[in-house]
Amino acid sequence: MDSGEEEEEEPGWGVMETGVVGGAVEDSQRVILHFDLDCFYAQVEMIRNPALRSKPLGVQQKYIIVTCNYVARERSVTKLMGVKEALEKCPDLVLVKGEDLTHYRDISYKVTELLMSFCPLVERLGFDENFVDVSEMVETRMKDTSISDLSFVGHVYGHEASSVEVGDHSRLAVGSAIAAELREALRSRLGLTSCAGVATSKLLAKLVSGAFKPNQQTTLLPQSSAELMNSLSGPCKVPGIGYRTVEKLKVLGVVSVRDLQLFPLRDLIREFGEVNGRRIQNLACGVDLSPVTPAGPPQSLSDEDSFKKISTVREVQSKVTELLNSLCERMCKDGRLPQTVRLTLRRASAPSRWFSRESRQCPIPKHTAQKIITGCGEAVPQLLSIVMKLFHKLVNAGDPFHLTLLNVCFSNLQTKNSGRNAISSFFTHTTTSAAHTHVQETGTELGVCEESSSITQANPACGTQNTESTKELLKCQTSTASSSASSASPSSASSSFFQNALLQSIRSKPSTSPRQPVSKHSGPKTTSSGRSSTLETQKSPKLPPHVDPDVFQALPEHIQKELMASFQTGDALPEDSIENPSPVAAPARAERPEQQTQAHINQKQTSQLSQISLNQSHQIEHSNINVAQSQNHNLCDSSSTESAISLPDVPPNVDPLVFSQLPSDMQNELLAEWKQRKPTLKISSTKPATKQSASRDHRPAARASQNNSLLKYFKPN
DNA sequence: CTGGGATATT
DNA sequence: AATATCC
Repeated sequence: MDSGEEEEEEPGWGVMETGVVGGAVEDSQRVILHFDLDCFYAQVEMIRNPALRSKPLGVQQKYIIVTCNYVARERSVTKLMGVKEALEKCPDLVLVKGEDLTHYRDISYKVTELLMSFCPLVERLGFDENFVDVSEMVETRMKDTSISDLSFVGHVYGHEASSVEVGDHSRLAVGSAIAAELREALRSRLGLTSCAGVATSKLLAKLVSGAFKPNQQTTLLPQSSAELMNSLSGPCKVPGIGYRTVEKLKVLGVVSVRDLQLFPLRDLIREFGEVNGRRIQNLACGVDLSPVTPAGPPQSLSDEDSFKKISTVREVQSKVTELLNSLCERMCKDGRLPQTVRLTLRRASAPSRWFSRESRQCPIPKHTAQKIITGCGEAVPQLLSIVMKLFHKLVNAGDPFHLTLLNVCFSNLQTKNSGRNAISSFFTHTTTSAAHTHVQETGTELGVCEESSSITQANPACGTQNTESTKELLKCQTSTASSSASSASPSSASSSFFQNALLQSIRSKPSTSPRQPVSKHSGPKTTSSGRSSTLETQKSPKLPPHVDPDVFQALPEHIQKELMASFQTGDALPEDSIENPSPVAAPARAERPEQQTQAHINQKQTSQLSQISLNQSHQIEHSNINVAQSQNHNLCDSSSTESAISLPDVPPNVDPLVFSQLPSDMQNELLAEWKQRKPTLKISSTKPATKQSASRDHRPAARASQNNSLLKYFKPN
């Protein structure tokens, strides 16, 4: 069925040449790597006990096997299989408890750190995955590598690896070489095997990394992205589309990725909102402009436990105390002050078992937070008091209740930093880990929280029925806390964290490593090439009339981009005259997304639309070309091709799927024109973190100034 | 009773 | 402050 129709370049594309940009703009195409450690927990356990290597091994949490090594997999044990079933299939399965994540966490950060030592743009996804934007590294290497020397390392999706000529894809080829080097580094330095995906976006890199499973890597050529996307068994396989979204999509009749690609954007937007509707359709089309956002220390620390049943307040207290003890210990080592505590629980009586978590959170009084990181034993009883109040907000203890999970989370981590000489203190760091002797005072009293009497220690929002005055107090306290929270220490010291971690890891590294274009970026480089402030995104972009410019500008830049890229001339118009083929009914043959194409082509070509829905792929392609040409036209000489009512120099209303299938030259050209933003280190602005921060910064406060003790996340030893 | 996290959005 | 998503 799925013949690889998209392999050959249509002669028709030649029309697009525009000779304007031979290959000059290659600069704008990213090379993104995705690394995925093989059965991570199992690997860690095998490192801790090498004798396990030859045996079928399962890592057990509660009564399930969360992951297992490949020996076990050969015996048909799978991830997330119940212990009982696993033992039936493989009686000699060796089980190791994996509920304590400490070791996994430690090694996980070592992996990130190692990757960062090659290239600073690393984003973590869970404990066992990392994205790396190696675009600059690739650029550098291209300079002293002749294309004829290039070839792909590892697999090439949809091709017989060795027979692929590098041709247009030299950057990806270089990326595949870098991926191989990094994987080798992970293996030789940390003893971990991994898979890697090489592509032009996070989405694609992640999806392709699993194409060949244990310990291999795969590169995706842009021309194969549609094939990849359409190979997915359903929308839930698209990262970024989760359970909730899938449920809503089903109601709409959207059950396959293809359905989603073809579904009328208008209807998606109605269901999911402007930004999200577009986002998920873009994703389904294999389009993802989101940047690789560098990892930092965790933004929250939490601890949880699940169980068959807890139904008395006593049990809750004792479980919460348990959680608080371990959490406080971790928090203490971290050194930052948590400003918020949250309790989450799951009730046994939840329809779907899934997602019935409920939570309540409140501020932590500062004196209590201090005690946590001081290692003062009094912290736990005080926190227990607070948490139990949260509990009573969630559960009426008068009625019977039945809980199956409790989670306590510290968040809003404040770096109380000396800022000044963060760098020098960095070198003196002594992984303090503090011999805080924990006095296990399981305070059973709930009221003990306050002891002194300043306003600010009045109990925070925990009371159930609070008076207005309490609320006032609360506000007061909150603002007090946050204003005092703003540790100065803007830029200079702030660059520190990653750089420092970086320097350290590099220092300790044998120089045998391939090439390492280590950081040279803290300065102008990043800022110059990357970030032209969001605000002056070119002369204020021409937005469709129904879009509030302020709202638009408040969005993250890549979202703005994706919006701009997909604003369709027809969109703003109430033309309901276009009807969409029922997605389910739509025979899925044509390779292009008719629906969007329809909108693009809009008014002028509306007459073609009905034909398109009849699978006249020739016409579709023809139409696409027209669209692209007009785009191009617009870009080049600002002449509006069609209906003048639309935006003269609005960036292209380009269909994402169509775009993704354009020859890479053309993609380059277009992207360059659209001001493709390059990923940048988001070194925080010098804003004193006043609570306003109008625009959503993706990585808020933690980025600003880092306490040197945070280095342990990257330098556990 | 599929775990124990973590992050981002509203 | 609560929810959705990811691993």
